[in-house]
Amino acid sequence: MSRASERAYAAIRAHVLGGSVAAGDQLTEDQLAQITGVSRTPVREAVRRLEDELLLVRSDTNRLFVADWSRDDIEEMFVLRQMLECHAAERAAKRLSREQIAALEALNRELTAAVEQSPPDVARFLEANRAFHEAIIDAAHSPRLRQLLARLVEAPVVLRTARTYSQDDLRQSARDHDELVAAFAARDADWARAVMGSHLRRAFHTFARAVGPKTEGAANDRDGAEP
Amino acid sequence: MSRASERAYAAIRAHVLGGSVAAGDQLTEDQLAQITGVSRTPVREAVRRLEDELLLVRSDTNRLFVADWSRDDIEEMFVLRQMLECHAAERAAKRLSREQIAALEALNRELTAAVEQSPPDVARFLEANRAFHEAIIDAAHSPRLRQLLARLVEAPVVLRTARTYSQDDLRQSARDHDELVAAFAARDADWARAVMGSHLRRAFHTFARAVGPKTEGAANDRDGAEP
DNA sequence: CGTGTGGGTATTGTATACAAAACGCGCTCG
DNA sequence: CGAGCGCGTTTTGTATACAATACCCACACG
Repeated sequence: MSRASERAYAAIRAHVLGGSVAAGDQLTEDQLAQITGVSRTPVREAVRRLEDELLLVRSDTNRLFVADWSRDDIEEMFVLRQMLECHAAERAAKRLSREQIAALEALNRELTAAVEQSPPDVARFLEANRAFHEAIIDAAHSPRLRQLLARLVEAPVVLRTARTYSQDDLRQSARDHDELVAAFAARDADWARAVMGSHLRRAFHTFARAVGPKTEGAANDRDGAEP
Repeated sequence: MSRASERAYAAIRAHVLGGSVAAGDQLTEDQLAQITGVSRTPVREAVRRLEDELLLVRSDTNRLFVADWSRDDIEEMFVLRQMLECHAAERAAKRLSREQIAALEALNRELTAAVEQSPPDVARFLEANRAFHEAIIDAAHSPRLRQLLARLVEAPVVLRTARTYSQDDLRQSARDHDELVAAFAARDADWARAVMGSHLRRAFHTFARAVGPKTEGAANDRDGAEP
């Protein structure tokens, strides 16, 4: 993507995730153009991407708002991600080359190093984790699958929870990745799928624990515009 | 979406699917602006959507081409659709109201009528079929799932194969839908999932039979730009 | 009171002009 | 002969002005 619209994308994303605006707030293209320092044209392009990723939503009359995710929304995203990424692991197990498996091992060594620092370097962990999962998705060799997952992977992770992981949580992640590599080395697609499944499902529960208990009723149905 | 960019979207889509251009051909924004009769701004918006749907692809230097799907690409889309739509059926089974189930029955009566005409009215069938599947996805009550499926559902169906269905194929579809409705009425999520799975997998084989035998090697890997 | 209607303001949508980047092609120089 | 360079042309990217639409508030009318 081109320079200005990429910059706008990153800036707006940071602005929204950084918490300078609250969920449900309205944003205007002019405002965002000022913040990002580019004109409305690339801003509109960036906004489209962020809508795709569901960080921003439009009202029925095309006004723009910061999305407001319920806990149920987030659980559903984890479920979908699990479904798709298990499939990716299965395909990857059949396709990874010896070199690619070695690369995964290296990534997980990096991840482990980040975890075993004291204190653990969460940013470094997250980057290694992202790279690890991305490598698997790449190896699945399915552009569609990659595209679908792109919308699901970053968003929940980034949702303020990053710093709530305990060192034990992080260590367990590293162990899961080790087992995943073992499954790949054995070319055992079923094993890979199962490990990926428990890995992601545990991630959901870690997340859920951090975010608080399940909401009573109030599963917000259709579009989530302002309050 | 707004008028001009919607018009552009429909026109470009028709232009590509109508076969006025070959897979792999380059398109330019100016060209498309002329064809659609709007300026490049809404054309660019429309093109983004079509890129998302993978009908168009960009080269590494942002030139625009008509996508060229291999048989393997299409099989993978069916697999993904099956995975997601089975999930939708499962969720729908738990959520459909009595009225919604009645609505599905009505849609399938319409579909059956289209099939039992002689000759069968394929366009009418496709429309009823689309509405039936959409109603299920709606009932699953997951905006993310809906969004992901939107990219997978229309595209392969539309790919010239529509007219290759035999009357038996169409009848079997209608029967599948009947069974799906029965599963919903029984609130049996496992049954619904299983029926949806076989329904879509059979659709793939019908498609595959029409399109010809499996290709030997040559699974096109990365982006599918021109020859 | 409540409802709806008007018009000024805010916001999004489209066209167009210009800037930046990529392509193609002929040329030079090893 | 072939690889690399320069430069005009094509194509995409960005800014900006203007058009269309939605919003908001005040006021009239039932």
